[in-house]
Amino acid sequence: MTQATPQGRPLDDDLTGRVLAATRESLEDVGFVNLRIERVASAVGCSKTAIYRRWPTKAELVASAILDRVTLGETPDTGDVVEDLVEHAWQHLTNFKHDGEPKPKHNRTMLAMFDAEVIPLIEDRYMKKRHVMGREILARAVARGQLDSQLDQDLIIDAIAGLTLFRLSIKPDTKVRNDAELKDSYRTLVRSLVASPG
Amino acid sequence: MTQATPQGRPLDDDLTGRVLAATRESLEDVGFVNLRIERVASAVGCSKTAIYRRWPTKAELVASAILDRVTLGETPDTGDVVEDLVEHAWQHLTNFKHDGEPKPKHNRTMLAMFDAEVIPLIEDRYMKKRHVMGREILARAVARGQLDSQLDQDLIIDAIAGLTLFRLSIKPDTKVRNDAELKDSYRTLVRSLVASPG
DNA sequence: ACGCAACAGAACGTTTCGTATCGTAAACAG
DNA sequence: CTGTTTACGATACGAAACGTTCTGTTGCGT
Repeated sequence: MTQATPQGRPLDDDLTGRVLAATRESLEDVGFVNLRIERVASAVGCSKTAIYRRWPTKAELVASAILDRVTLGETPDTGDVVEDLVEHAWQHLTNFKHDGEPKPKHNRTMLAMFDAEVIPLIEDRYMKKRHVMGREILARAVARGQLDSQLDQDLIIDAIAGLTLFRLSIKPDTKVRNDAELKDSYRTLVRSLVASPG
Repeated sequence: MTQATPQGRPLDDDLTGRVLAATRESLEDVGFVNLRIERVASAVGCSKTAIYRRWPTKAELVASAILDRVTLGETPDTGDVVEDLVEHAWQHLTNFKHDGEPKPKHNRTMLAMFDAEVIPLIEDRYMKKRHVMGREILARAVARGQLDSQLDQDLIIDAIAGLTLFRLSIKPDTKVRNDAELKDSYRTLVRSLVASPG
């Protein structure tokens, strides 16, 4: 199988990046339902055609915009299962946390993930991979004799992911915390989850 | 302030209920974005006007449809904080769990909650009240000397809610469990969360 | 130089939201 | 019983937005 040589004028990668950035910005402002392709186009200064040439639907555009900003990184491996899981959670949080001001009540970027047509696009390229990373962390901990092998590993991973999800999307009044406090709360949760019962 | 006496022909409560039911059904089938008011109307056999007379927007209709099926019930009070919280979580789960077949991969009814215009409507009438119920359970446990008063109560409540949220909305491959197994997984989580550290 | 595809711009068909208008039906007050 | 008020069905309508199509132009690779 030879690599098909692309013919004609290639896509402008710079334009692609600007469209993705503008999409993220619109997303944070107005959410998925109210995001307007035409508005993104005019914000970038390109035509609507240029966008539809790259992504067939709004859902695909938005999924790409989200995934473009997200980084999976390396699976944490500090030798301490608690710190590994805290770092794991932190990576997830940083991928979605809004760092501008004013801080919106709800994280619309994360909310957009929940559109029925967007979820499947994010799932394979992000959520499943993150789950595998979590399992790696726990498997190593078991191998080190640091973690009871009888614990429900999916429960541990899902509870951590669930907390982030809940805080960023639904929770209306999450107290404003600095990073250290926030990280501490994850540490508390993780410590509970990995403690051997009895 | 006297109660304004309604004049003229009253709204047909039976019709209202049928519209809400049809909305829930459409929601489970196609999700919020693809739900069509006109389709709900024709499913019920009423006019679009009858719907817009009751709810000003699609978001309001959907929020009402969700809340209509949801029950807050009494705050569990068994004397055991673990069982109270498990029951608390179970009530939440049953409010959203799809009980028909085939089971959809994602719970579209719950996904609809995440629309930026729907969330605020659900928040006041459901999420906040549930949070208060959680705090009641924990406060009673502290009063009984059953729970370390130093624990982060919001963290406990949010972690439980987050797990349900995550499982129902995003998690693609939650193993099919029967009710007993599912309840056990909550019991495991809750026990971890309320255990005193050290 | 030539071919191919991206580019901007603009028009277009379609769908759907939400509103408005009409005539009829039903509850209630006097 | 009569009049008032509001729900009801039916239908038409305007506005908005998705996604497509077309035209003419620009730029990359062979």
